[in-house]
Amino acid sequence: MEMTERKNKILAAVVERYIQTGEPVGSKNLLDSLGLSVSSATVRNEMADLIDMGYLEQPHTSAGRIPSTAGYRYYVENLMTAYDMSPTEKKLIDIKLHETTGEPHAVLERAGNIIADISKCAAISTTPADSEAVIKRIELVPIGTHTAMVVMLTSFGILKTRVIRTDSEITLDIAETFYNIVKANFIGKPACDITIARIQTLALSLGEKALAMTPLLVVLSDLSKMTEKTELLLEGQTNLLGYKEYETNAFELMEFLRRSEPLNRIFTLEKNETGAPSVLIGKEQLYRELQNSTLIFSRYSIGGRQSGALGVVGPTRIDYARLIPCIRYISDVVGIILSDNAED
Amino acid sequence: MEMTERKNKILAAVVERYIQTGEPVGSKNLLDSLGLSVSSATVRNEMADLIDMGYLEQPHTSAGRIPSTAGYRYYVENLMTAYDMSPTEKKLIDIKLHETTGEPHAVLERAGNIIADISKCAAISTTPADSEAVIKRIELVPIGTHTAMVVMLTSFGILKTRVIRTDSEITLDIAETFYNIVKANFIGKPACDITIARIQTLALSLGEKALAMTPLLVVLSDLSKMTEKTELLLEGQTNLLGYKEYETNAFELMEFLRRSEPLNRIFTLEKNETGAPSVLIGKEQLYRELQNSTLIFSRYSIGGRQSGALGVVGPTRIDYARLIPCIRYISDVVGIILSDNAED
DNA sequence: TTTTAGCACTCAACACTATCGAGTGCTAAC
DNA sequence: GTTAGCACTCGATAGTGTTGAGTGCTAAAA
Repeated sequence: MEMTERKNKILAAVVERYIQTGEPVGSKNLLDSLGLSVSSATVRNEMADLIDMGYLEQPHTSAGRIPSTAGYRYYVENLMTAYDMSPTEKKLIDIKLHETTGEPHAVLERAGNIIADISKCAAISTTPADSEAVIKRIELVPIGTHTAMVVMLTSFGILKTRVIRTDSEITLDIAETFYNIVKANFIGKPACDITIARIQTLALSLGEKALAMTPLLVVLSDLSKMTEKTELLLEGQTNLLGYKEYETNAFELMEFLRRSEPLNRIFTLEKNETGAPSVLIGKEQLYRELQNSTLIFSRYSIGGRQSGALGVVGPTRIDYARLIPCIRYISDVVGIILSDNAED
Repeated sequence: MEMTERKNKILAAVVERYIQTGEPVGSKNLLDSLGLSVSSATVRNEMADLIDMGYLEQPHTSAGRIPSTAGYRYYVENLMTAYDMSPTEKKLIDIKLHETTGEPHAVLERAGNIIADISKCAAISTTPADSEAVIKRIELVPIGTHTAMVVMLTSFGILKTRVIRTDSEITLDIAETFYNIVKANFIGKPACDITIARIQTLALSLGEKALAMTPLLVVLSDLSKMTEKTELLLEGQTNLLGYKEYETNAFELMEFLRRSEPLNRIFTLEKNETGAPSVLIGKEQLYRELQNSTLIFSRYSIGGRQSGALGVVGPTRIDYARLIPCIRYISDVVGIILSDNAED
């Protein structure tokens, strides 16, 4: 069976109506919002066809129709007219994002707040990570006689710091040795090169200074490990409690969202060259816990390179037309801010 | 009416039973867990007295009893035998807390995880803040030609950093001027002295260097403001979804917990010299949103001085005997770790 | 005076039934 | 191909009866 213009109209109307109300949509009910001068019986016939085609579902015989996963998919790809964000709206988002310090964590947290606010759903994001990061700079900032802060900057503009207390005093001599080692061994090299094994080898060649230096070098290995690891941020989880689709199983979804591995997996698995957000709808998804939800996300780019991701999770009847452009825009702005921040 | 030994026993049994099951406790039901050889009728008579005295409540005529706020209060203060944490248990907590970097945020996050895990409720904590903090040290770490990190350390061992990008290059000369200004004006002074007004005055005296210096000084004012502001950490919120007392209004409570002002207000208002955790039960509380919950918290001390707080929020039938000692212990350990961290 | 057995009473929870109404599929006429 | 009409379906809602855990009260026993 082929999709006709009328079927398109009806499917779009059902999807939009259902997104609004969350109630199964009946034929009569639909007539109002439909610009067609046909009877409800005709609409019913068409809807029956749409069920055959797999785009609609019926919770039970005497109820209206709701869109199936395939129905949403068809809607998103063929029927939806993306909401056009007004300049004022964009400006507001710009301002809110620029209010932050520009550090990835802060920017993404703010982005999450904005997304949660607009979508009334949960926002997710991951901080940028780069397994191929190159170390640009390492600093040792003395804070006390036995305390110092180690700062590591990588090619991605990711800045990690760690305060360390040592048993032996941090003298000028120690600091100098530290800088020498760092310059000779780490600057300009991949962060993943700083392994414990490497440090042990280095320590051997340090003689009596090994005792004082090792803790400092171990911190470097920790920091480099941190640049490879992303952090998962969640905002507006509680918004989900308002939807009746999550009445019984909000807990399950929320627990799932807290686990970073599966989400990271989803983000990295999804190949998407277009720059448009990825949309994963209901049953399309790999993880059972997400199969009655939709995930809209976009990987943002720092310096032209995809790094972290940000997006929104909600019921399958999420407002696609509104949120897809919105996630795209926020992802772009976040990318710009973080790229700026990464530049020297 | 006076409390007799038997009334005490019965009240304690009702409270403990209700904490376990969440179901109203009936007279017959109670006989098992009660070490008394009396009939259910006697127990009923006693329970009727306890209702008159305000310690028990009845959801409806033909149901069992549940403790009232006053009942819990009496239980906590007179009847409860605090759970004695085993050395192994303590050790485990020690280890988990020491695994962190020792920075307040990290330690408290971990503490929150532990509390959420033990209590199956939500953990709350606030990072240390000190309105009377004195500036101990300020550093300017060059990162690029136009980028630098400003580091501020205050008397509380609170370390705040901020990366800044400037229009004018950060030369050695600029850095030197910065250190001179800082040394002359800020080191050893209260953090709250660094106001925008003060900076404007300073800028006037800097002549042509004002343009380059002002942004750096403004960052200092931001950082000093940050040392005064605490941050609220929440862990294990989703645990609350498992309790039927929050079936309908989990959203309201969770939204309330996200707002830091009221919680900070509660923490600072509560005077408690004993060192034991504060326990705020149900209707005793100021905020309507907490009136069917209990809050157990303790202010931890850094360097002998009360700063932030940490604790747990759950239904009024929270496990007092277990959690009060637990919060106390964790608060002590957190205090020790953060004091260590604050020391130079 | 305190305790207890006994009994009538209460009320949430549950199962069952009837009714309502939004929505359906089908058919025959347009 | 469209539509009016009609019988049908089934969730939701309300009403009814039953059950059972639990109560308060009373009068007798301790």
